[in-house]
Amino acid sequence: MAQPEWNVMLASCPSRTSLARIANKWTAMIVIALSGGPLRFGEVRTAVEGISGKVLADTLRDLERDGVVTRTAYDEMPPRVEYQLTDLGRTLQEPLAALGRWAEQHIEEVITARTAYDSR
Amino acid sequence: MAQPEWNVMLASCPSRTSLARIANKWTAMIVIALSGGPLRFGEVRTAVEGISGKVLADTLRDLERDGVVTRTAYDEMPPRVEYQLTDLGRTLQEPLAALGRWAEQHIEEVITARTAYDSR
DNA sequence: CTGCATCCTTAATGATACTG
DNA sequence: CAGTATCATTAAGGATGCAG
Repeated sequence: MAQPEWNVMLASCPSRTSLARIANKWTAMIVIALSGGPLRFGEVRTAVEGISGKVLADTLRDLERDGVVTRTAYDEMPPRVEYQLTDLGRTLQEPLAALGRWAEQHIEEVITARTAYDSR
Repeated sequence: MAQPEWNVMLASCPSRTSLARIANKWTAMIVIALSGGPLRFGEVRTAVEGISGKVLADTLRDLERDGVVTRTAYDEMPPRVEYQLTDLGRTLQEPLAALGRWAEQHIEEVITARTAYDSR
């Protein structure tokens, strides 16, 4: 049998929407950034270098909606908003950190393969 | 320190491109589908239900370029093309399967959180 | 018929400006 | 500071066509 037992690949399977949410580069980097503890909006933006404010705000809202992060707004001046992983979000740390480690450990092979592919 | 030791999140870090490639729903599902052994184009398309031919062809080409899958075209009639994971691709199986398991195991919580968020 | 390439539509992302 | 709104840009996605 070529397929695993689970059915995430079926279009009808609702866990596909869940996979689509976490199998996403911004989600991965944001969760990894929040793994060390709560961060404010601007701190996440700094940690996940290169993300635009709009995309960060959108992604954080989606993650909050899905119960992965909590958003705490302090009514101060200047305003302060902190994001942190929920219990559910913490269960994502390990799988996503593993992906991050893969990216680090195998980047050389990927670049080598890419170069070989392009020069032909 | 709030950040992990590695620097995947820095825009300047090249492993980000590698993370972006694998942190993607189609990539995840294709690699998972190929985990059981080589499949032909149409079989992958059936396994990863809902993907269009173009997107599948594009994604497979990118994965081939990055050294994650091999593409073998047999000069037959009707045409046959088989895709299979490389050694590098097999190192991706575990991390991506873990993501798939997460999606399956926590989909209920995600849906609950989403419903709660929407009704307020 | 299978595997794709081409075209075109739509959704995601980015830059900028502005408010509480 | 932490957003939101608007617009410009780009990438993802789907429909169709064509060669092997």
